[in-house]
Amino acid sequence: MRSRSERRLQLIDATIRCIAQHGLSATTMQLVTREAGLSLGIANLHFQSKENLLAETLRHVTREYNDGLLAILTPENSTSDGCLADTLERLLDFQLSHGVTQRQKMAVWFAYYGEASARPIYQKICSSSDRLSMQKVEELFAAIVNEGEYKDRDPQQLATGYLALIDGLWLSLLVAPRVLTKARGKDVARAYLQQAFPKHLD
Amino acid sequence: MRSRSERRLQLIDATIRCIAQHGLSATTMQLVTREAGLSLGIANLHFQSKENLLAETLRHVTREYNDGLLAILTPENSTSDGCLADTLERLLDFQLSHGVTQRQKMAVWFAYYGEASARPIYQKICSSSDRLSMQKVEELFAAIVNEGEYKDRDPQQLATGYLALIDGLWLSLLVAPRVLTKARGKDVARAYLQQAFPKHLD
DNA sequence: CCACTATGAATGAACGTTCATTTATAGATT
DNA sequence: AATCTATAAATGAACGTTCATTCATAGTGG
Repeated sequence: MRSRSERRLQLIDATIRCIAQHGLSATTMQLVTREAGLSLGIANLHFQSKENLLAETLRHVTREYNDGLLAILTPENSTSDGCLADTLERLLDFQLSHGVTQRQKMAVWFAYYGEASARPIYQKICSSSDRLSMQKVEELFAAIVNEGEYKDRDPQQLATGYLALIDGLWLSLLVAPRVLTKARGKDVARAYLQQAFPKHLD
Repeated sequence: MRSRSERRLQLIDATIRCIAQHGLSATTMQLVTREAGLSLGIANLHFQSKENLLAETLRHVTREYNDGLLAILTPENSTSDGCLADTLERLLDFQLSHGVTQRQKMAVWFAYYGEASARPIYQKICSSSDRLSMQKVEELFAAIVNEGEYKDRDPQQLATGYLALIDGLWLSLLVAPRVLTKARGKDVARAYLQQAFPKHLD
């Protein structure tokens, strides 16, 4: 017998694997609980309903990503080493790191995005996560524009473009991994940032 | 009584509306046939199975988009007016046009992308469409790089980045339409192209 | 009259959820 | 230490619902 939080995490991990392997629409309670090595009723005991389990799984994945992002983009970390160029480099490394770009995580991410337009609860979780990324990246870009005295550059527009580019690269990595490698994706994202902030990269 | 092809189109259109409104996983045969104003059994008569109906719907949306893209990017059209800058402008207009960026179409697009990693048939359709876009845009960019004598610019890398950017913008338009408008999305994409090919835009 | 289109009640499989029952753990009592 | 008790965790058979699919029947055009 394990504690509540342990079982919850165990079930969420199993849910992630099931979604990655079978897709969101083919993920059943049977599949998830069997994947977790537990009995059928256990998921409803800890999560009340399947809907809730799926929402909590999305929150888990989202929180994990946001924590990683905030660790890089919170002001105290940026000012501790003081160098905005390093922060930019670490952001790029993180967003195309192995942990973030592994198939399992991306498959889950886009499975929920695909259903988000029809399910308000997913829409809410996804969009609030997006808003946070946008805000933090925009702050960083604004600081860089200021430091580098880049003229005629709109930090908000650059942030919108950069985050859209990252999303699109993730999608390509997921759907056509043969065509686009992680290393090449990183090159593409780096090129975008170099064009935007030539004094801060390479 | 209508012809086979008319009924097929009628059912595909109904499927698109259902997916956009209820999501892929909540799209049932009842919902689709009722939306089409037809009886329950009719879909199986024309498409044999639900799986096939869904695959044909994806093929329909994909083909529609590819046709629009090819109308702009086939060599004969590009050389007829001869101006690569115009082609670039028309590409941008098309990819962020009302027809392409309407919620219904994007919702369907990403619903399938979300399930693609678990369903080989979706994966195949999506990735082959992506490959076509990539090839055509790369050809255009290569011609532009050549014409503009842009040094140190890799057409393939620029095309990868541009298409990823467009995908990411579509995703933002779908999930957070309040945050990003179509006009702003177009500005972002245009800025990318201006950075890449300054002699060819504005 | 035949072939094709269309209907919708019927069917059976699969699903989420429930709950009586069993098992494990911790604290209290002797 | 040993036994008992209370509480929570875990199980999986059973239930009711929903779904895709089938098919007997009816309608339609050539």
